[in-house]
Amino acid sequence: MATQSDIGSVAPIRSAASRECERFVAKLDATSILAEDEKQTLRELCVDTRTVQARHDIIREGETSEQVHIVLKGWAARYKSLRNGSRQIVALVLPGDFCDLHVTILRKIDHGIVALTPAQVAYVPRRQMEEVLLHRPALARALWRATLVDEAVLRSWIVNLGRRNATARIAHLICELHARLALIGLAKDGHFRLPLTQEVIADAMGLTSVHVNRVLQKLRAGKLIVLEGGELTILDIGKLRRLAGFDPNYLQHEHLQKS
Amino acid sequence: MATQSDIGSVAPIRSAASRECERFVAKLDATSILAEDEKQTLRELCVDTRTVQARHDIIREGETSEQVHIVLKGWAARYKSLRNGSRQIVALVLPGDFCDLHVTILRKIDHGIVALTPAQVAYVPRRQMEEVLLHRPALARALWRATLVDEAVLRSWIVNLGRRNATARIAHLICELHARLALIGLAKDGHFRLPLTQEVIADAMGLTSVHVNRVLQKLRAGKLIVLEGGELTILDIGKLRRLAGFDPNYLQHEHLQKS
DNA sequence: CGTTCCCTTGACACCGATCAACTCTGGTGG
DNA sequence: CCACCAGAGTTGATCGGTGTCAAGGGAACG
Repeated sequence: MATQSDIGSVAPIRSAASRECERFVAKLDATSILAEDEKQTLRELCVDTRTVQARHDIIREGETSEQVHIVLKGWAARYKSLRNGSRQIVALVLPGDFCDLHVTILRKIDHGIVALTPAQVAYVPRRQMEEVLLHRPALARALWRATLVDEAVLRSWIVNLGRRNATARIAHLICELHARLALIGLAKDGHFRLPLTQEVIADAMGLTSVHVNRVLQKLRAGKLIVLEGGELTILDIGKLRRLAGFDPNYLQHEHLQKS
Repeated sequence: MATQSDIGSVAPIRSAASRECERFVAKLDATSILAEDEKQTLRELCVDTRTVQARHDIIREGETSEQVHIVLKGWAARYKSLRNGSRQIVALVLPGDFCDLHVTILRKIDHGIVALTPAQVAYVPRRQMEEVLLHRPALARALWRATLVDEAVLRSWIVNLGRRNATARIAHLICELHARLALIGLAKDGHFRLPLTQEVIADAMGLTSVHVNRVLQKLRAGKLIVLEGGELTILDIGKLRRLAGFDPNYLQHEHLQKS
């Protein structure tokens, strides 16, 4: 019930796959400039696409895999589970993001990745990926770059968890998601779909769902956001960013820096 | 007063530099296997080495730089400052670690790096670095690998900050440092130099120095560690790891997994 | 011999966790 | 069609871990 229903998505799988693939291609093209044949190479990575149900793992912690995975549609989360049963989400994976480019080098993955909504995922043979990294230096560089931005996001989460209170923390998450979704055309005018339960937000922000609930109500009461039915609207992005201490530079969206 | 005094370090700079360089070479060689001429290429990166005083920045946030930096000796920290004057350390940089390989791709750095002790730092021209990455695929892969391990450390810090209380958090930090220092030969028998003030530990763990002080005393009282004069000894590593929920796999030290 | 940095300790306040109950919704099966 | 159920959101009461503020001590340094 979450990310379903593109109107009339009756097209055959292959064509649907390549359509979804465009978001992945467009995202890389937005941050690095790619030639047409490079884009074509990217499309050829998305031949084998599968649907993963919400709450199902795309990769389990400690697994080694012969594929690397790209989320073409839907949301996913990197997470680590603790012995006491709690879990910490360490990153949100949005459409167009790689899950695990690292396995081309590291083999074992140190965290699980779970689909938060029904997700369409490309399964790319490790070999094919390695070929691309080897023979397509421009693409290798673009992917390298995307990895470095992911790393900058990790650092910003550490700051968020270490030095901000619950309200600023959640405000910062909303600002980050807004910026990242805008880049791939999934947010416009401060409005976007937010398919996260309060428990997921809690596991990402190091809080409990009870407290996330209270904070969201405070943000609503303060006329900073509207959130209902899984749709979020930012009412005052200036105020929200100030509250969050949000500085978009780390995302390296040159064109968006100002907005 | 921190990392000084190799007995009689009166050797000329060049020779000292290449001696220090060995730690950097050895670290990469420990995780990836390198040929002799590749090691030589690494040594050639360390021609221009400089000393940075404790508390001085190696790189400032937002800076672009024509060099990349390698810490050959001493400790440093990546950090981000917040508007309210507080700071969050997002990673500890140990001897042999790159500071900012990313600037070869991203140009602007999203965080500062400060020397925590007097540090010896190699300044490598960006051009030279790019040459190596381009023409030395084995080295590129080794460095890629090191970057991915750094990324795994970032994730483990997020878990630490999000889901562990102060005691487990600091215990985890100690376990991490022990493992990383052991890899480069700077820890043996659970004993190593820890040139961090309680305030630095606080800024890394999202706590206040007052509380760090109390936690350290608890760890001492529990016979888990001895810490005095900047020297730390782990008395019961099994208990400490259990307390911390420490699982060394994420560091990808294959040989150390068991110990 | 004062200054500075770091560590230490105590009293108190507050943010967010915990526990528990209740609502609302949509889905499922009888 | 209705009864039931599971998942998500909401609310209140209470507890505890950390922050804050303040003061003092010791060691290194100029």
